[in-house]
Amino acid sequence: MTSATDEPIRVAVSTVIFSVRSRDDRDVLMIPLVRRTRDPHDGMWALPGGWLRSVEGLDDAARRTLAETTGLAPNWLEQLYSFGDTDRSPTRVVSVVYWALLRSDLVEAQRAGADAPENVEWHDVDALPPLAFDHNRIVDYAVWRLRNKAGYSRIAAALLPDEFTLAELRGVYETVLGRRLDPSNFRRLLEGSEALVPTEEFRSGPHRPARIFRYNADVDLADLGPLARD
Amino acid sequence: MTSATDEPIRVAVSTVIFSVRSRDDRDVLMIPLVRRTRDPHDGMWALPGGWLRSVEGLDDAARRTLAETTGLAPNWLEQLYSFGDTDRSPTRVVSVVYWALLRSDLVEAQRAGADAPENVEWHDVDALPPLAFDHNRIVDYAVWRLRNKAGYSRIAAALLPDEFTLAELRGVYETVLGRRLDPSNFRRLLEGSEALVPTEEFRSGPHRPARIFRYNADVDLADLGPLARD
DNA sequence: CCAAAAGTGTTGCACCTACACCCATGT
DNA sequence: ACATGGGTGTAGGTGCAACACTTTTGG
Repeated sequence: MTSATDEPIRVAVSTVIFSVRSRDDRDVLMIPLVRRTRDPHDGMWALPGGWLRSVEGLDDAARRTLAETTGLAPNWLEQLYSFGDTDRSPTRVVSVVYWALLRSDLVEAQRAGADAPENVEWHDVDALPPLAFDHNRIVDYAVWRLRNKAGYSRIAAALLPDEFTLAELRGVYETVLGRRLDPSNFRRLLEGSEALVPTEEFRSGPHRPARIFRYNADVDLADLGPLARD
Repeated sequence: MTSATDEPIRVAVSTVIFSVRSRDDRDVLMIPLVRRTRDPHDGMWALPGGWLRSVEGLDDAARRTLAETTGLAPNWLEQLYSFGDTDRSPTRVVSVVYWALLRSDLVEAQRAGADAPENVEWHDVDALPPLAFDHNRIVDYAVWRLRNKAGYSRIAAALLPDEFTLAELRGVYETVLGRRLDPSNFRRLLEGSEALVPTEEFRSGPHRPARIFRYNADVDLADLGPLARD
């Protein structure tokens, strides 16, 4: 209960924001990184983030710093963990880290518009460069959480546009989880799940047209039944 | 990336530490609370905690402040969440909150020894008074996490002494989860789980003696199969 | 007609639940 | 002997995985 008045402790907020993007003819899970323009770690890639202001809450700070550094607004945002080892930065910084999801159709739009600076670049989470501070470790943990949570919830929904086919949704799950899913079992699982609403529209291609679905806005994507075990 | 220099932001660390204790002839889940001796909320009960020092990590701070305020050393400690709403305290405080488990046989020992102050009192988590700050909300969340995690891991282990019978372990789970478990199914589940090692000792009573088990120190209590669904 | 993806049906396994039943001890 | 909890056996249900099969389009 005694106040320590030695070196000041600063609070930063960073965000690992995922999206699924096409890369070399296949979909991969990617995150935007910001190239640092000052020490420490000048020139290295780092997570988007910034200092917490005294007038804003943690969630607000995550959204603000994400917008300021990358021009992006997440479709899903959740606190991940707080990192506070004394040696993670030359000065004492506690980072409250968030993880987020961005609909794939909004990546380009948001990137094109606004004041998205040139020192932002999307990176494949499975092929990251060495990052500033302990950000590699942070990303690893965020990926683990995303994969984990994808298994027992429907958050992957937040990675797709409003309308989508079951194959598209399955593709997202396959990209996130990193393995193939059985189309018929996937269908049954999600059709009985209340989270999806079938429309009367169909998407054409060189094959039988696929029914288009929407999300059921009344259902919380966070906690639904399991999708597939392991 | 701009440093905000308005009101200073302070970082506190608090811990919700659970133990199972006998109360009115039955076991209940309890946590120690500390009576505040200064404003804000002078006289109200609050979670044990204190200010983060610039020379210590978050985990260390949780252990230190827990020891300083209650004299307790947890058998399990895990970060819960960081709370940082602007209105949760008259001054701006970000609280990194931990949740912890304490073996039931160490509660009295630790309470008796050391310098455990008189303004610490154990409270039934299902009958808490109004707490200082947003601590009621924090405890609710910690209880939810504990119950949740107890369902798919073996952390309840950390609430018992080294040696115990299956009935005692089942009792802990029943207290934590708040419902009865089938003795035979519970036995099968845990006997096949690698986490328990049978000894050749038995505990007597007015019935058939029960075999005493130990934990398998090689197994991480955090991630094991499900115990019982919902 | 063929390829390709949409969509349906069925079977088997793994696991969990419920409950019947036997075992070993103290009183 | 008997009450009490320790411990075993077993049948039923649920849910998912695997995979065979039918349907509907474009070329």
